Amino acid sequence: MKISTKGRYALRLMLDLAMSDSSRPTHIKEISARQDISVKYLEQIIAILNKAGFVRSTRGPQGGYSLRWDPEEYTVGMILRLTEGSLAPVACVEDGGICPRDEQCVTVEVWKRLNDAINGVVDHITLADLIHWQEEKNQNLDYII
Amino acid sequence: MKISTKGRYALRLMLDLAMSDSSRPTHIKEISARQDISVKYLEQIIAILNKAGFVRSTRGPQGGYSLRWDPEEYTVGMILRLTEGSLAPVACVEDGGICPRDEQCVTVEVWKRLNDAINGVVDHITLADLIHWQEEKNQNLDYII
DNA sequence: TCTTTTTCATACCGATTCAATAGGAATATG
DNA sequence: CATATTCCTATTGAATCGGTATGAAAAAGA
Repeated sequence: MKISTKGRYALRLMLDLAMSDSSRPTHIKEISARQDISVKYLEQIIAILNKAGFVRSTRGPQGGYSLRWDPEEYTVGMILRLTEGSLAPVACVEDGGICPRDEQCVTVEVWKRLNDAINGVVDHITLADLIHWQEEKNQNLDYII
Repeated sequence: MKISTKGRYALRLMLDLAMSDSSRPTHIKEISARQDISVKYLEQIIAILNKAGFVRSTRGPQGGYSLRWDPEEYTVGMILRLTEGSLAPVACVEDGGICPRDEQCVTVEVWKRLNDAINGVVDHITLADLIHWQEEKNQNLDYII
């Protein structure tokens, strides 16, 4: 019942992009340094985001990646589902999931509620929210220091 | 981000026990037949529940298992956490979990909310609720047939 | 045109977890 | 003593996790 590194790193990666200077593409090396994740692993993860059209890529020197849309258009759910696959806690409450025990089984009600609770969280937080939280956190840090 | 068979089977197992004739111990074979889970796998799962004192066991012929407490005293969370381990979506929001990036990291807020949402569901459903739902479902089935 | 910097694609790998199965020991009943 | 049950531990095949490694392709600049 864990979110894997792929999903977690993808979220940090997208937030990093969202908070980067949007006037030029950000290259993987920078993100790798800031987020302390290997370049090679980041490449794999961003490839998924790129194929899905979540980011725009530019090759060659001065190349890199940038967000395709505004931060408020990305929900955490979109990013996690893309990289993690379904977030449903069991297969039988997935879209198109079928269970042979459906008629008798009542534990499925638990899974449905769990699924709704999970979706309720991830589908209502956007990258814009994360940016906002990050800015608040940075301010507090400045204040302390 | 899935609940494994261990947790799912444990829940069905406990519900099965809760709905069984409590005047005598229920043996694994019966549960295996009703739930369509192998005897050997069930043995392993119930061993966990037994060690934790969730069920009482009696050996020998006419032996078997029975619930130790009333159904309303078992939450789904207790059963799942025992068999699955922590339900926290990432290690850093677990009890005693520490993260070196805590100061800077803002995605942790996502995980906290997710964690709260998950706990909010599983800690507020008891075996008694499941029994109730099952009885309702059975009634509806009878009605249709 | 050559070098450099970047993305892009794919293969590989060790460790761990999952989902069981298997074999047999211990214990109680009758 | 035979039988029915729980109890204990080992094994296994497959999948997943969390990356590394290698190198091709493309673009920019000298």
